Amino acid sequence: MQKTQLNVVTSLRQMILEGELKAGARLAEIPTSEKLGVSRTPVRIAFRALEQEGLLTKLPRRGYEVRSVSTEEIIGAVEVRGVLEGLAARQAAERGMSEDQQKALAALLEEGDRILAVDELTESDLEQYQQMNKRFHDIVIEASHNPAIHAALSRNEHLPFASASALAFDKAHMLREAKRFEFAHMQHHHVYHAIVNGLGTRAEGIMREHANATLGYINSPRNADQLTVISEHDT
Amino acid sequence: MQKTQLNVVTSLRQMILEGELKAGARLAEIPTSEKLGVSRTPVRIAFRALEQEGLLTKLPRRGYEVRSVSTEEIIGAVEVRGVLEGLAARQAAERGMSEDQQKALAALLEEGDRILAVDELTESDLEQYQQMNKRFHDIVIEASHNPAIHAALSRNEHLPFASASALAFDKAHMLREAKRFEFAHMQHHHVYHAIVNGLGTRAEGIMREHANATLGYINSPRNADQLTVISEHDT
DNA sequence: TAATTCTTAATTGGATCCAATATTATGCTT
DNA sequence: AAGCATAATATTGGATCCAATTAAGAATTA
Repeated sequence: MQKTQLNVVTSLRQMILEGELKAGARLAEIPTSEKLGVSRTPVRIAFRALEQEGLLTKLPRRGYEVRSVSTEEIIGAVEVRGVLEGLAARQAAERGMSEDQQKALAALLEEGDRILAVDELTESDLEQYQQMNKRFHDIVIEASHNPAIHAALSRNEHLPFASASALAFDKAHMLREAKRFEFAHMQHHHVYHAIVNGLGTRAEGIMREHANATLGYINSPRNADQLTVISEHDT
Repeated sequence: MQKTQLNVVTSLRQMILEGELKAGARLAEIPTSEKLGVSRTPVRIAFRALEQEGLLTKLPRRGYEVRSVSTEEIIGAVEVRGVLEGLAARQAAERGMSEDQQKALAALLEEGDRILAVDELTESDLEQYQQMNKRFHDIVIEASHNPAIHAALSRNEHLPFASASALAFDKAHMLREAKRFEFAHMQHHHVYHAIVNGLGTRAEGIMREHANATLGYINSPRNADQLTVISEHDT
């Protein structure tokens, strides 16, 4: 099968995200095209796309290099995610979700409950949880009926996972910090509750906190309890 | 001079934004390359870039077409701008601006005061004001020290100005609604005040309101007065 | 030995060519 | 006349070619 353009982008991206191409590595069109067994044209296009995604930087007349993403930058990207998904959650609450979306979110919450019910999380549980997590967020964004949110996020899609500063994102660490998943998942429940009850401002607030949780900067358990209490008393 | 790649993108973009290429117009590589006097290669790259910007959509095997941007979409884009610039203003307040940035903002505020002091705004005043406005916002974003904000906004850079639904953006209307500029400029003053005094939450809130003002959805004058009063009493 | 100049080579951007594919138009058949 | 099949055409994606630019290295000179 002939390698198509999209494949070139995705395989290069994978190589970067999995650390096969380390930060600072230099990439030129001809060597890369030979390595991938395609011509220069699709490689050129892929380089531009990856530059757009923030994974490569152009060195004029000296090719591209894999960007080293600083910790600050990743934090910044997550903060951006936070306000954008906060907006999404608020608008989803204000505009209301479809039956399908509501059901899908409920199912994902159950799935998360089930995954987290086991005594000790395996790496495969982690994988499953992360997929569930992504779908949950995607549905909230979709339910916002605001395509500009998705567009704005696309730029930050892969940046936080760049290999350079893996930060709290590598699996070993994630497993160690498994308890935080319970907190994050509880936030999912609360976001869901807020959205289906039309509590836009709260949905936004929780979602913004939730973004920070991904970074490992979570609030104290005390705050978590408070959140639960407040949630029981309202509507 | 040979037309370079960037020129192809910018001239196509200009044609779209100025309405020379209307929404729904179909574009193919070969006719476009002939029209612009370049080969297909830069046109192909330009099409992809403009698709990324949301100005073109791809019709598989039938070329591209100029996207018709709905009013809802523009509103969505402005809302996204609002939360992102709100984040920028908050972080600028929290992290503090450099001397240069602070001086630059102050100068822009004065420039705006001067422009708005005249009895009746001309079109050239409008032009000047908008340039000032853009620089003001750019500096706030820069002062956030969060490059992810700029990256996320780049996607929405031109969308609100797409010719299809000019909305409140055409000059005639803008001139008619000139009073709103005074309100918007007052918000600039308040944002500046909040940032230099480290009032992050307020800076964020005003900036988010401010985005709506661009759309013509401003709060009542009563609210504007209140804002002023609060601003006098604090710090 | 260090600096400067000149040459070489690497690299990209644009143009053109070729192949694959899907749409559209045309003509034939019922 | 309408529908279907087939042919022609439009269109893109990938490969290769050519030219322009500049970075890097070598050689020469002070």
